Amino acid sequence: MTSADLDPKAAASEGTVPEAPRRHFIQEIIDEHNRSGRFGGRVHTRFPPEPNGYLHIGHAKSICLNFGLAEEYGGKCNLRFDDTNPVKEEQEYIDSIITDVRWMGFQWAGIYYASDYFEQIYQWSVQLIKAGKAYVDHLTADEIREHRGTLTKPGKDSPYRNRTVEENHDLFERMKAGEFKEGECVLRAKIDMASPNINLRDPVLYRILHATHHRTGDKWCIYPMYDWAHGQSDSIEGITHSICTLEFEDHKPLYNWFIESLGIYQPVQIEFARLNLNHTVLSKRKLIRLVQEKHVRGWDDPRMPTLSGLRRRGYTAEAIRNFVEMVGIAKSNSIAEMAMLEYCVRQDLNKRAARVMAVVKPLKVVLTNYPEGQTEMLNAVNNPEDPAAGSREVPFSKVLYIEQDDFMENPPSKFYRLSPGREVRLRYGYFIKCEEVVKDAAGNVVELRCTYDASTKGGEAPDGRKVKATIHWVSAAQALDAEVRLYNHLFTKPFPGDDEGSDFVNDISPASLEVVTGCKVEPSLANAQAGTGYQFERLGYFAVDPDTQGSTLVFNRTVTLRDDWAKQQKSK
RNA sequence: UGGGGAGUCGCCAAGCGGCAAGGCUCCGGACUUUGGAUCCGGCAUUCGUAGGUUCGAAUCCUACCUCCCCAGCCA
Repeated sequence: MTSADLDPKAAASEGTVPEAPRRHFIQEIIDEHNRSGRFGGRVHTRFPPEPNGYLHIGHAKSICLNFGLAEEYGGKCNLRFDDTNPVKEEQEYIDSIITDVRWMGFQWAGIYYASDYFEQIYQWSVQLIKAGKAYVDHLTADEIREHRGTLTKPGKDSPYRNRTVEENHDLFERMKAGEFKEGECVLRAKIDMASPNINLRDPVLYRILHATHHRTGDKWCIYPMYDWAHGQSDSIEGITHSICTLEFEDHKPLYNWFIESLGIYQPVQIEFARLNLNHTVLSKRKLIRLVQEKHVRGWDDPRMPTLSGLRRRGYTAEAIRNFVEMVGIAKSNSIAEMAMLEYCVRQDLNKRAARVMAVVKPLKVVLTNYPEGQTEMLNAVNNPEDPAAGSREVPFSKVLYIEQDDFMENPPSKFYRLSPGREVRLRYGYFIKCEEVVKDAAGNVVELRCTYDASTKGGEAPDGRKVKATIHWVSAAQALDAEVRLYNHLFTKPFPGDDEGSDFVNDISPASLEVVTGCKVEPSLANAQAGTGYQFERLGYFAVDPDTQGSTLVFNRTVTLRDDWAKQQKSK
């Protein structure tokens, strides 16, 4: 027993007493509700995406928050599609969202659709009309805008604002029956055109859209606005904590007005700051442009910050969850650094990815003193971080490939890889020494002629001599060909489009994708399955792309390994 | 110049009147058959600014400054 066992303070200072996990403000609010019995101990959240695009890393924060809170408090979390705008929404998006939420590792209490509540919302509209709290307005969209006033000037009442209940009801029924064209009229709440909160200046409740809805078909030609559907959907589902982003903070008085006017169950709305990430874009409008204008291959292009893109690139759900945890939940607008996300994948993949040797840009090496035609199998560890991963055999022979970057004819002092006359270790193999450099007519190094030291098999020299570097390699005869896609930040600037008047697409990095063919990988990769992530020793983490067919292996670089040497070079 | 939010290290972020957590980045160093991993150490005498209250303030009060959101028949 040590003094730390006796003295709790000493123990704490040695880190032996784990600190309670930091709780964020939303957890504190829920704790308070549980103490006061506000919801009888219930915690029921929901993740409410609009199916008009693919989910991205920003959504992951909301997913982790909502589903995470439900798990933590033994509650429930619904997956609900806010599908109130048929012209922008599609089944493809619904499918992708379901796939992505599941991939993130969460289980919903149920899948719901705002469109399932259209009938109820319609009836509530009638209730509002009958209470004299809603009216049909025949002003045009432009006129409504003009009447709304400005941030500093109050709005003006619409001339249609004082229609009778009967007239409003009749008009609304005719809107529903399809007697009007799109834009001809709308249903508006009758609140206060002079409110300093613009959301309360008689917001539009229903608009006419002669569009086919992906779920309700042609049943409706009037569709509720988000504001008029969202809070009521939460109410219907018995949501306790309606968590949303900051911009909805001043919609809250409106939601409360609806709930109170209707006299229905009221959830509590809590706002938090959405996630922002540098060197990418996270707005749906911009992401959809990248796809439609073909700046990327699609929603799941590995350069995209979408969950499907990150997944294809080789990110794991756990890495993303850790990242979200690391970023935290707060109310101040912030922009996290991509470096933090990259740290999280490396941390996760370091534990789980099998190590393998692959040469992306091959340089031929001939071992002049190695027996012609001989092949031997060398034992290689699959994952030094995980003994259970075991080991494998890799073939070694007279002709090998090493990485072009691992050789320099005239190396600077800090370069300690291969160069003329210098000796390095081939990982799990032998020490080799560069004796001769072969060049083509243009002066490019095309081959190295080296000698190997048979006594150094496995990587240790019996005479105790050391080498400064260990490099990876692949035996030429058994090597598999591969295509490797190297990704870098999609945008050169940390804040794309930040320059005044500059379109963010102008900041797309020409180096965001480099496709390298003719790469050589070790034969153990022969049956690598799409989606599997590997560490290419000394290079980074790579995931097998679904484009892989037959014998053509295609890899996506998820992220490089941390590289002090590269960093040194860069800072020069 | 209305209303609603936010300002703590380069980036996130704790702190809730008792004397600035942690993580990422960065910089040193140890170790190393991945220049990986790991491990040590450094990195805010100061909390947007200025006053005030208090024995004591990032935390309370006052004023000011800066940033973000709102004028869709988008969500």
